[in-house]
Amino acid sequence: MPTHFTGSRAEMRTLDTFIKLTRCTNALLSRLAERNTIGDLTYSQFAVLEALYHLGPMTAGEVSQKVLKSGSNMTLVIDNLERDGLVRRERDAQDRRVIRVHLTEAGSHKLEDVLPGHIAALVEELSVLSASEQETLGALCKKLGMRTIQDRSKTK
Amino acid sequence: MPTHFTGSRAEMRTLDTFIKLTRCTNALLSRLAERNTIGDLTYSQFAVLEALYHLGPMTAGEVSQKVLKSGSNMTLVIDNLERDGLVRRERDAQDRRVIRVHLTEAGSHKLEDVLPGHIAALVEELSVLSASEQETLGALCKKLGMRTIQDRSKTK
DNA sequence: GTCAAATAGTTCGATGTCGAAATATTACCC
DNA sequence: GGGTAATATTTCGACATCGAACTATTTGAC
Repeated sequence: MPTHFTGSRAEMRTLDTFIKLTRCTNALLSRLAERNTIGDLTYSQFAVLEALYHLGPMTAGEVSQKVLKSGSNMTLVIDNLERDGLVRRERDAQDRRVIRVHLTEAGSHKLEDVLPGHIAALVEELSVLSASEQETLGALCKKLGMRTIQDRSKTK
Repeated sequence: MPTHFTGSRAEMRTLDTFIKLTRCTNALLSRLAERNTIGDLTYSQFAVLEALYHLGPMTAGEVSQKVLKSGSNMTLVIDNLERDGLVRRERDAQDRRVIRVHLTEAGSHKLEDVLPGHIAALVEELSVLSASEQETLGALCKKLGMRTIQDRSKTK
């Protein structure tokens, strides 16, 4: 996009890398969306169901941490999942501030219905990269994603 | 998220790569958001202003293609930019279906205010990767992301 | 020339997303 | 034990995002 930007060599390289990274991620996600690999679920709903499926019942706050979204957002996503009968809320008896979110039978079945196809689609989409390319990409993304405030490593 | 998923070696590797890619992108974007590098603009608004700044006035449809968002979405983003006096719509005299979007003076100044800081922040964030690592990451992302375009042009 | 198809943009309804404020409950301190 | 701080969740307002339906305009076929 900033094809007409002019800057230092480092700036140009950084922008180029950033654009490719964000476009790649967007393209991959929209390709998966087009394939309709998760049925009538939204990606957010899928992420919540998957977390509950693999990790078991959790509080609303734990779900929001697992899927890296805000608490207020989780309220809505869980509302919609509950409306559709895929999860249920249960108030904790000991600490009545806490809501524990459970998968229903329908929720389990729904996830089991779509998960294999979703993974197959992912494998297919990423098959343009060889195994070692995937590992390299993963390692670089991890390095870039892990960066924290105190990471003052001035590598060039 | 699917930390407890068990599958074939290829499936595990694919999922691992996918998770790292999406988390890396999310982390990078939210770190930039935290830094407040684009002032009171939203990222969508920034993208539209940047496209207009570097490429000149465009129709609403062209803007939506440049920033890879839907037309209906562009209507809202441009509405808000127009409300804030950063762009203006001009109806084409020849073809009255067409709306051309122009940066205003205020819009240009706004972008010039935030762009250098935004680029500096990007350069700093990506500095955890060496120049050659950035190029490798860019190349892998391009390879993975390009597939969508090829597929679309084939199908369409 | 007229009417149907194509095109550009907007409107609408649903969902997602955030941060700030509100609510409810529990924990803590003296 | 009563008041305040901390914690968990929801509510609210704003913006983003999509696809489908709609409006206005132009183009094309006959």
